[in-house]
Amino acid sequence: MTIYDIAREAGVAASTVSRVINNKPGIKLETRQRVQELLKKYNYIPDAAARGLVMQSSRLVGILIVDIRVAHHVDSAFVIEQELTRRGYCCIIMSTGPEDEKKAEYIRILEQRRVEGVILMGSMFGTASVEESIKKHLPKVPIVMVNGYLDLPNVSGVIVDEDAGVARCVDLLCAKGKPKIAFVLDSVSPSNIHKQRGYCEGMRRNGAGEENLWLYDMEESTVRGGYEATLRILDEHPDVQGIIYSIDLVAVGGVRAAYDRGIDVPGQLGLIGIDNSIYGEICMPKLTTLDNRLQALSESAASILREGLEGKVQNKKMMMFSEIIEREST
Amino acid sequence: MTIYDIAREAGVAASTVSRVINNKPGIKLETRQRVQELLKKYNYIPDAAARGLVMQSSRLVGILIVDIRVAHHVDSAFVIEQELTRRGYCCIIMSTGPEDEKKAEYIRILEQRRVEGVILMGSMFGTASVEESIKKHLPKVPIVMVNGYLDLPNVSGVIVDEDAGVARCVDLLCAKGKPKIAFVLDSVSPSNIHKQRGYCEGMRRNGAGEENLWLYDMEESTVRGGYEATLRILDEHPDVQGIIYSIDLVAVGGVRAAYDRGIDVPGQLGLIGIDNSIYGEICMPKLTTLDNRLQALSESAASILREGLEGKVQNKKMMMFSEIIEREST
DNA sequence: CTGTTAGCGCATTCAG
DNA sequence: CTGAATGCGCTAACAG
Repeated sequence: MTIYDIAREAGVAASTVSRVINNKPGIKLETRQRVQELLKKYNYIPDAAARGLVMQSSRLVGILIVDIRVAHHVDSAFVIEQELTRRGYCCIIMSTGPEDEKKAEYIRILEQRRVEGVILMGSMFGTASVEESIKKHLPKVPIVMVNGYLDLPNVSGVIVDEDAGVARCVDLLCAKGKPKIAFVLDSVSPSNIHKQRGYCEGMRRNGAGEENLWLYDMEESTVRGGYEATLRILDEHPDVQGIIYSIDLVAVGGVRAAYDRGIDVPGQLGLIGIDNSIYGEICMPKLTTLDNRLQALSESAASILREGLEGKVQNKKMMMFSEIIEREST
Repeated sequence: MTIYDIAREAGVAASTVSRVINNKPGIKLETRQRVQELLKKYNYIPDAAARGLVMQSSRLVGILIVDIRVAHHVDSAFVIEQELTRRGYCCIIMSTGPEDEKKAEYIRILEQRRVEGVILMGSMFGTASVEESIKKHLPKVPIVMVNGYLDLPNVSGVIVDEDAGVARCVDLLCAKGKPKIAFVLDSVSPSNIHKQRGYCEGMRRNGAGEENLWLYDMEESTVRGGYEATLRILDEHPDVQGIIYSIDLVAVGGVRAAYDRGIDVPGQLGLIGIDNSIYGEICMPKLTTLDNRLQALSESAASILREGLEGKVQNKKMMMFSEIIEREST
């Protein structure tokens, strides 16, 4: 069913049908109604691709996420998707995986679809190869990075002061008389590097030397990974008094490890996660966590992208401030 | 940059450029190379919409989810998205929300985009108004419902025997000498109705009368909701020996409630969730859960949709069998 | 081997 | 107020 089919049956020209569909003025009420009846009769819906071709606008936006299953990323995506759908855009949401070439390839796919805007979710997109791919494939469309930044004229970024936040977590533990603190990294990403830097900075300003910086990483970013990393810490540093984890999910494994070893949390050991995710509320004791404001971050991202779609200038940089949510594990 | 721009600079016709792009045979090696160089020079990528228009194929599929943030749904979406992206399709993933009219509207949006296939995630899409909207807007494209079914010629469904599974959960608790069992419903959906039916069936075959069927529901499908429902059960039936929850997330609230009341799990009270989700592994004690095979379900759905996209007959119905994962809470 | 022509479904001139 | 003609970017049938 095309406008020509409708036009023929209505005994008018296609352009008239088009005018009716788009509520353009200057149509006799009678013909307008006749056409509208036929549109309804055949459940006619215009083809977005054909319309996009002539209008030079796809009304498509891309949302790239390393892994859509990661709770805090999909939470952000939800906020943005809702906002954009409300404004008549369709969201192409894709899981790119961690490999750099893949991310670049997905940017190419988005160019092929002629998206009008892009969201890059998470700091993992802040790599040289992504930057290259953007310059090559999407040098003009507005792009907003959630918790990341690339210095390109069409790219904006909303970030959070995770480093300062983690440093304050160190302060918190020290204030509770627990200055022997380890830090667990679930994976290597720009955001996690910042967190680690914050840990080091916080430790130093609380009088720790290099030998007191206990850094741990892990094979896989899972509960089990956090469990095993925590056991390693307990083995190697039986006098540890606090552990900060780069994400809640992994911290939850730490809570379990402490329990299995018969260590009292928070009495003997203070535990802190990051993300303020549901996981922290589920585990027992409930997890103290650094809220990195992902909700607010995504709202800002959506709003910046909206402005970009409307043609406003881009290349904005916005910072939010993290906040410690103290619960039962400290 | 269009094929005409490339053609002009290469001194050939647009159709020649098109042939080169699509690796069609019958082009002199020399011209092919000359064109390819220009394509690379300008980072030319063909416009998917224009190509789709003439090929009569959008290579777009829609994935509708009530709420993309729900862990077990997004896990399924991930599996399907990966499979389809690998085959060159782009996935439009949308959160519809629970309202029926919204769901119908999103189906209309998918028609507008001329999607070639649709995934409907979760039993919540099994409503009359969705059926109506499919008949009206997408009567021809292959549609696969994950954990649901509609009797339409172009709709397939993969479902799981949740009722039988829940009945077996009742058996399990009874076998452990805990025949006084309550059932907690997190929300009203066809899938949850099945679960409840399974509970009733299981109770009856273990000798329970109508007065022994303790059914509870809740305001909101959250940890807190499960917490409060469980407290209500403990107040109204202090002799309760087991509780089955319609989803893990809510069961986790129950674990917490039992803990706060000083009730030993599983000693005094056996707790069972449904979904085999990450939540069950996080909480303490780890949750016994009914694995409703969502992973396998989504793989089947992806494979059925793939066949549909290749033009194979649809209207399949497939059933998977749930399985109890016994952990620490029973 | 390559160019010309037509048409996918639509919106937008410009005439009338 | 309406119709005919044109073009968006691309592929395909047909000629040469």
